[in-house]
Amino acid sequence: MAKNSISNLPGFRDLTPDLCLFRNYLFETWRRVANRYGFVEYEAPALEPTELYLKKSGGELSSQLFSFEDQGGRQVTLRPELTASLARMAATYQREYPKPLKWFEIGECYRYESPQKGRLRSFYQFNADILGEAGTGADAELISVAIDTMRELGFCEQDFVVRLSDRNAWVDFAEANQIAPEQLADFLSVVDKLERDSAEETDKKLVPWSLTRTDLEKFINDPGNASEAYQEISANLQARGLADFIELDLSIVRGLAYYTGTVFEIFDTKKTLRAVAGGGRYDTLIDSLSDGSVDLPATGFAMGDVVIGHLIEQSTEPTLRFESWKRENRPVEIYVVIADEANRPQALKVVQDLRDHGIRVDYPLMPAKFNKQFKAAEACRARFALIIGSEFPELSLKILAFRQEESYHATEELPAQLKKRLSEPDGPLLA
RNA sequence: GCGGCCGUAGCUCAGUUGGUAGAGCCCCGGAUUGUGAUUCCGGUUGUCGCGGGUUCAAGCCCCGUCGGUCGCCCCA
Repeated sequence: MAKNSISNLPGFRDLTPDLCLFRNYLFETWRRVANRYGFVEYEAPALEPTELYLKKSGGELSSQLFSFEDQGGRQVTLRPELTASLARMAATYQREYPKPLKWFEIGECYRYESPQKGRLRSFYQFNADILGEAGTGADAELISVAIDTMRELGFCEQDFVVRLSDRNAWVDFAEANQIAPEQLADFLSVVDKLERDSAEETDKKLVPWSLTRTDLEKFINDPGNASEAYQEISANLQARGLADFIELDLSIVRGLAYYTGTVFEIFDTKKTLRAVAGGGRYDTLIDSLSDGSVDLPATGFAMGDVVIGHLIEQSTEPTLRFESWKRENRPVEIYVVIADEANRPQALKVVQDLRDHGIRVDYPLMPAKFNKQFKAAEACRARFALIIGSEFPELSLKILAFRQEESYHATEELPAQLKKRLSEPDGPLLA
């Protein structure tokens, strides 16, 4: 704001402690769900050779890369996504691991785009992929991870929907309508924009193939056009009790070229935001990025932190979940109040003992007035205040939320006693 | 790359027909030398985004520019 101060770059966020806490909550949830499904975490470099991203994607995307030349004259790029690096790593190291690989990564990505709601220039992505399994069991497993991630965050059937589709259905459609294979990408981009374009616009684009919007809509609205893969995935999710979360939607084809079969996107039911997550099968990407040396079928999905952040913010249950997580992970469990400065050495010893036992403890670094110390305890959202004063070794533990005090003694047992106390509820529930 | 809206204190904003700046919150201190949610008192903070123009006089009017935001394009 001030003229001479340097501010953050557009689309880059300063994560103050509050925001960082939310990020950590997301990361922890993503990681927990992935681990629950037997996925292992890996990490690729954030900076990659530029050609990794130019090899497979079109010219349009290269203008949205954060690219530069390093001091050694190499053309390098900050990763705009995680999949290309995964494919590179998989091609390099896959022989060391039994198949299928179930790998996930959480990393920051960078795209030079104009920032707007739900889209920034730097953001975090949760990416889960299954490599080396071509069957629909892998796709179903992956979609299940996506659904459970949403459930774990506090969302239910009423809140979101997985719109599931299969590009192969459109391959069949193209064949039946004499669309040449080399025109498929162009045709799919018309399908992709169906929802956003006007009827006239779509009809105009379809003229080369002698089709109309109505033809496409008819195809999309006929459940009979669902592919065999869709049926299998649907049955798989049905068996898990998760079928209610998915919905056949052939209008979903996803933007880019590398998808080869099943594709899906997660939306909030009211569709107030852009897609929360998306993914699909990309059976030829690794082969193509490794110049044919490694051929691994693959399926994966990604969820960014920005859109899901908005969705959590505007949803009741997910917000409550986050609040409850914050209570369980409060930064300070016990604030030590030094009532009498003469006892500061004893207090420091208690503080250290508690910390040695893994209890999160804070205390006034310098002499401070008594009520000031309680305000500090309140400010750091401590659960208990341990008062150390002239009656030492007698101590008083104040349960801050209930304004009640309990008596303790500074013995070797104290840390264990307080640890136990921390595992118990604050106090008696009022009838 | 294109368009709508907005730029005044760290944050949210007010500022009359033009007369050289205000509130609330936050932060710090005190009332309160052994008890934190309320209350009261005091304190810090601005080239009014930047540049030019009109005027005796511009936060206010005009032009330009930069930044933010929302949308279009795009969305790995």
